[in-house]
Amino acid sequence: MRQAGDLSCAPSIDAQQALARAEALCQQRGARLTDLRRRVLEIIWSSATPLGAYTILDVLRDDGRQGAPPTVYRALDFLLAQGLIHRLASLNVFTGCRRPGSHHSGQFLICRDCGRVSELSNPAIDELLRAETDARGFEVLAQIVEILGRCPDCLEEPTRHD
Amino acid sequence: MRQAGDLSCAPSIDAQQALARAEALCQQRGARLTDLRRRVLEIIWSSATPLGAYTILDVLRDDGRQGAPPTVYRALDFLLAQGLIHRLASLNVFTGCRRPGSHHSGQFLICRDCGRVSELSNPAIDELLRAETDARGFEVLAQIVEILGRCPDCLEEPTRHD
DNA sequence: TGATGTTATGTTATAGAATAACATTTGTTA
DNA sequence: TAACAAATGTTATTCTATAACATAACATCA
Repeated sequence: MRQAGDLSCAPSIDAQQALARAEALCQQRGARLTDLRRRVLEIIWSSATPLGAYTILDVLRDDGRQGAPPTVYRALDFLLAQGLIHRLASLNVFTGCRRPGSHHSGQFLICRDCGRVSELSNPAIDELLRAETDARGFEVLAQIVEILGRCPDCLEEPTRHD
Repeated sequence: MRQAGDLSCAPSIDAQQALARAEALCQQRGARLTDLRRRVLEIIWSSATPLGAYTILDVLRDDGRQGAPPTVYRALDFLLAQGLIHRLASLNVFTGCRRPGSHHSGQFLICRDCGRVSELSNPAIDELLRAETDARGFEVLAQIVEILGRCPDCLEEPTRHD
């Protein structure tokens, strides 16, 4: 896949850094980042674009590992619970969290053309949503903000405008 | 299912009104609101909570109609294209649009306990998101804002707090 | 150390959501 | 009525996710 500029406003964190950070966080928390879970996190971080569960399963099998769908989904559930990855509901895919440690819902810009995802973190948006839910007496458990569109790089490439 | 207060800030629109409005809009546009499409819209509006495609299919079959998944999905695609319903990506369900006519993305509060959905329309949220995307040169094609939580009515019922 | 309980993973089967591909019917227009 | 376009019927398949139960790994303590 062609290269695209980094869509994230945060400094790019590569797989190595993400794994190290995950190790540290899990140790702090007494959560067990097992081989399988670490490998799934690594697979996710090694991809330029979010991955579906079955794609991750394929990679695990390429590793020579045994595995069925529950294998992957359980690892994903763990990583989600630890706030190490996000699930993009609009695409049924998973992407590494750029701000692990703070369990946040995140706000995402998803490019339809190159598939890359930018994770925003605009407190004003959170505050507005919070004001709306507070005013209604609605208790928030999870929050999904996903914007599908075309990133600046892909907008420059007319051939990709299908 | 137990009754819950209206979560929507807009006046409650019942199925009859929604159908009449859909008729008018489709006529204006030269879009064909066929028997099947009208019936699917009616099924959606007749439910207090959003419905999945296969639930709608079951109702169609109870009607004595023939049908397979594509039957439903094609009708849903039409209704989505006309802005008469919304799809909630986090639950894979469909709900009637309270503001048909203006093709908007909508913002939704979804109660985990009673399943009811409130459609917000806070321009400030849209503006903030727009500012973010504009600043990044990101072209928006679709926007998803869904908040999962517990509505005021369900918060009053401790037995439901599982 | 070994018994016990807990957590994680393996395994099989199935449920749930969505679409591909092609056939048939219905509606519209010439 | 012929011809075309739009809508629906039909069969099969793909993709996403979980249920249920078996086994293995790890931890704790007598």
